Formats: sequence, C-alpha cells, structure tokens
Amino acid sequence: MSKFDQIIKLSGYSRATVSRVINHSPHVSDEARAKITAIMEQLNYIPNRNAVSLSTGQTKQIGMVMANTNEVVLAFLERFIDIAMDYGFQTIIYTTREDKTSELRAFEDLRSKRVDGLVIITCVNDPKMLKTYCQYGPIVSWQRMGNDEIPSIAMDQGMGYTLALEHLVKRGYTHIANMFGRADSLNTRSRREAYEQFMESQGLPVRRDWYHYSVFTSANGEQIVQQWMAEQELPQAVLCANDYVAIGMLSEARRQGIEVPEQLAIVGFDDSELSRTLGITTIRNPIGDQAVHAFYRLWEVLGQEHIEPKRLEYELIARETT
Amino acid sequence: MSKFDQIIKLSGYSRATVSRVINHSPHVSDEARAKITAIMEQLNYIPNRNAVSLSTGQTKQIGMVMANTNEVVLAFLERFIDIAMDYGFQTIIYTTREDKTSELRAFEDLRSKRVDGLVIITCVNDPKMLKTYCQYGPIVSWQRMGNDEIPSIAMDQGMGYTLALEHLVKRGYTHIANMFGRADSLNTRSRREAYEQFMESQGLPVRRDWYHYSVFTSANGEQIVQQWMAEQELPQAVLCANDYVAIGMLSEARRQGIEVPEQLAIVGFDDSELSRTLGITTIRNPIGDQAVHAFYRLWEVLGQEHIEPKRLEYELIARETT
DNA sequence: TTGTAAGCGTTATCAT
DNA sequence: ATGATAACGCTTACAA
Repeated sequence: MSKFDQIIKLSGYSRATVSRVINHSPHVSDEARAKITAIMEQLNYIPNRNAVSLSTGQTKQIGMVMANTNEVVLAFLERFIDIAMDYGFQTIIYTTREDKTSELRAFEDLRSKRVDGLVIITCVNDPKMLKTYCQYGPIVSWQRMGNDEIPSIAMDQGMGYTLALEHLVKRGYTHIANMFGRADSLNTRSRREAYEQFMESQGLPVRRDWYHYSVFTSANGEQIVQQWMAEQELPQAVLCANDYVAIGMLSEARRQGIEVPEQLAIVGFDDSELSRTLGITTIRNPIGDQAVHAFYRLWEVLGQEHIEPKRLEYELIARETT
Repeated sequence: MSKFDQIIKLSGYSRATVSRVINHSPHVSDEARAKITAIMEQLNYIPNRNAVSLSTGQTKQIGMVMANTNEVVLAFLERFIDIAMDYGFQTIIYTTREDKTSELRAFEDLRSKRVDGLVIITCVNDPKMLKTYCQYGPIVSWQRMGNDEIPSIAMDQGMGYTLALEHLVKRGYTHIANMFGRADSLNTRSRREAYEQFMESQGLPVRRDWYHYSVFTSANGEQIVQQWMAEQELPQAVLCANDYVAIGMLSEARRQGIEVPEQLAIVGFDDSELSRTLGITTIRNPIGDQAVHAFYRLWEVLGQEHIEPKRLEYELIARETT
C-alpha cells in the first residue's frame, strides 16, 4: 500500500481531501488539514513526482539543447538554471556534439512529455523540421533561427560589433581582421554585414582576405596568429568571435614577440571574467539577462503570464589590448 | 482515447502485446510486430515518459548537485552528461549557491523519484544528514565526503600536489606559497599535508604565513599578488588551487612588472585548455575520467553491472611559468 | 505467442 | 467541506 493510501486509511478522510491538503487547497477544514498534515509528517510522506506529472501533464522540467558546453554557454546556462528554479522548474541539459539524431532526442523528449519546454542554445537540425515540434510545447532559442515558428531571444550582434569598430577606428586602427564563428550562422552574417557596412561608410578597406571562419577557441586564435606570422602579414587589429579566441591571440602574440596593441590590437566579445583579468578590450554581452528573457518567454506560454523583459544593450569595455 | 488505446483498437491486439512491441520484447510474432509497428508509425506514436516512469519506478534521470558552475565543474559536467546519455540517462543540474535548503531540494528529488541517482560535485549540507537519503537511490560524490555511506570517486590531490612540489624544488624554488580552496575541505587538507610533509622531508621551510584560503577565481589570484606587492614580499613560487587562480596571478604579475618565472614561478592545477594557451605549468587532472567513474558507480547500482574503471593518475605538465 | 487484469500514485470532476 | 470515481498512459505478473 502506498503512503498516500496509508494516509487515507489512518486519517479516515478520502483520497480527494488528502490530495487537497497536499496541494494546499483552501477548501479543507482546519481539522482535516491538521490531522492529515500530522500523519503526512509522521509517515515522512513526499509525493511521487512521476505520478503527479502523469496526472497533471506537466513535468516542471525544461530541456536545454546545445552542441557543446563551453564558457560562453556556461554563463547562459547558469543564469537560466537559476531563474528556472525560482519558478519551480528543473533544467535538463542535452549536449548533441552537433549530431542531428542526438539533437532530435531532446525534441522527442518534448513530445514524450519528459520536458515542458525547450531552450535552444545551438542547434544543427533544419528549423523547418524542428518547427513541427512547436505543437508539443514552447520552444525558444538563443541562437537566431531565421524562423518565425521558433522565437529567438538573441540580440543583434551587429550592434555590438559596430561599437567595437567605432572604437578601433577612433584609435586609428583601420586594417581590421575578423574572426567569425559558424560560417552560416545568422550571428556571423550580422557581424559581417556590420563590418562591411561600417568600413564602407568610413571609406575604409574591407579586407575579406582577413575573414576567418569557425574560430571558436583559444587554440583557434593561436593558430591564426601563427598563420599570419608564417605569411608575414599582420592586420592592425582583430575582432574576435569571443573572448577565448582573443585570449589565444593575445597569448600567441606575446609568444611571438608581437606588441599588443601597438602591432596588433585585439578585441574580444562577451566580457567574460577572464577578459577582465587579462585586460582584453571586449564587448559586454548581457548573456545572463538573455537567459532570463529565454525563461520568461517559456513561462509566458507555460504559466500564461506575460513578463515584460528589460531592454538589453551591448557596451564597449576598453582595456589594454586596444 | 490515448494513442496507446488507439493502437490496441486498430491492431486488434491486447494492451500487453502492444507494450511488448514498444519495448522490443522477443515474445511477439512477426505478424503482430509488423502490424502494431505500422500503426504506431501511422499514428506518430511515442510513449509518455511519465507513465513509463510511474510504472517502472525509474526516471532515467540523474541529478547533479553543485554550489556553482565554473570552468572546472564544466569539464566534469560535460563528460558526465555524455556518458550518462550513452547509457540512456539524462542529467538534471542543481545549482545551490551553497544554500543548504536549496541543496536539499535535489535530495528530496531523489526521494520523490524525480531522479534515479545523484552525483555530488560540491555540497554544503552535513554528510551525516545526507546519508539518510542513500536509501532512496545511489549517490556518489566527486567532492570527498569523509563518510563511508556516500562513496567518493575523488582522487587524492595530495599526490598531484607532491608532483608539483618535486618539480619546483628540482628547479630551485624553495620558498613556496599555497593558494588553497575551501579551508575545511578534505582536498585542501590533503594538499596542505602533502606540502608540509614534502617540505619537511627536504629540510625546507614550511611557510604557513603564505597559506591563503578561499582562493578560487582569477580575480582572487590577482588580489593576492597585489597584496604581496603591497607587503613587499614575494615567494619564489606559488601553487594554485586551480588554473584560473594561476591565470589571475600570472596576469597581475605581468601588470606589476614581476618576471615570471624568474621572480615568481606559478603552478596551476587541472591542466585546463587555457593553461596550455597561456603556457602555465600545471598538474593534469583527469576530470573527465573521474566523471566517467562517477557514472559507473551509479550504473553499478542502477544497472546491476560492474564496470572496472581504469586507474587514474596526475601528471606534471611543465610549461613556461616555472 | 497472446490476453486479462491489477497495479503505479496522483489529480480532477462531479456529486453531495 | 468532503467523498466516489474516473482518469493519466503504461508495465507486468499470471494465465491461457
């Protein structure tokens, strides 16, 4: 006999009344509440969440989908878990390694009612195919999807990028290289457009030969600097996909005896803790706030309550590398 | 009518046979399997995992408990999620901010059958009180618990520490400072004992005035260097709680014009990606492998199958800061 | 190989 | 305020 049934038996009340006490329903006499509560405590009772989930159709779990975990993702993840917990939701992490089948498992988990909603950090499946899952629960994306079905809470990185460009040009750097992330992502496109538009507007050279793609890690950053040294041509400045790329470039530049910022100015992206430690100029990216926005979007659908998010902006943080 | 019932009706088979097909039981005729499978696909059927969990008593979810997320934890988390997924388990992250009540929620989730098992990364509640939860499911810890009820897969960090000490002394650094983590943790105790024992065995000075506690972040590392400069006394070498502390120290040392390693040698811990990028001497800590061990320990109880873990060891990685 | 029927532990809808 | 009863969707003895 389950503890629930024991409570029924010991208290003499019905299944329904016991349930009401558990869920703090007001329609219970003080007498019943006191008696049932006492027995619950005595039995060290705790509801079985699978039974609750089956009955209510809600798991109070949100899935978070990402290709890999890294420091940038970590900032989002940490804040999201926190805010979700505040609203009574747990967070399940799905790492996909960019494998479409593996990624699909997360979406199937929405369908099978394992999670109530999904946040996409990065995804590799075609948005067109993913949108069929929207019927099973709310989905919101950090990555820009270029798809109306799956809303994105991403900010336009081109805005931040322009801040960095203005800063560089003001300081006299005009030959600028760009380290992009995923070649086909909307963020990359947005950054690239910002760069080209800004340079043209200033009558400055657009150096497409200094575009590098798939530059994500500090190791990638190091490699590019080595490559430049081998080719014996250095830009005056470089805009990096994130701070970790900037760290790699800065470190390798020092190793190679390149003066920073005199011979090479470096700008990161995100304003991570380490960019401050290492004195890297960067663009502050309110990642945690975006995580909160993401949860609010889900909550809106799940909890039927609109929360107006605060307006977010990029900000240039000038340090020693420019 | 649920899809399950629809399948029963459409196929003409019973509830049990349909269930057998879903679960790939061999005791089904090819005919039945074919027919039921076809209908399942036609209906786009997927089992409701809450119902499965309620019925089987298993959620196929593991909870991971930690005070905060950081880069060191990330290495563990990433590998754990991966290996768990390989075995069909999802991972739920519980961040506690060192709040006991919040931490307890994770343990209550074990009791309420939300998760099948728990991995503790860091925990703040008294192990004595936590062990009452062991009856509800397997618990394994990365942090050393000093408690037989909750097994730990931690390695003895003193071993790694000694490696670093031998390296430093061999290179002529004898005045050594120690940056510890949590003052009362077993890891800290183990490192401190390794230091004191090694120094005494070599007839070298044990500098307790150069013990610093609660040094976790790069910012903490920077502060200590600033403090030393203010006090105008520098050790010859410093052993850091982790690589991020080392990064902070290295960065601040450069800022202050301190020559590394001539005036100050720096050793990190963990061998994170950035320690390589920045050329920091460190101790390789097989964190990912420990995550795998942790899962194996849980699996052993959950899946009734013993997996012999491979033996793990620390290794000194000499780079430019020593 | 297949079927029957009893769980699993709650919530929710009606009545009363 | 309380109770009876039917979901919720699946698994699993036990029988046949």
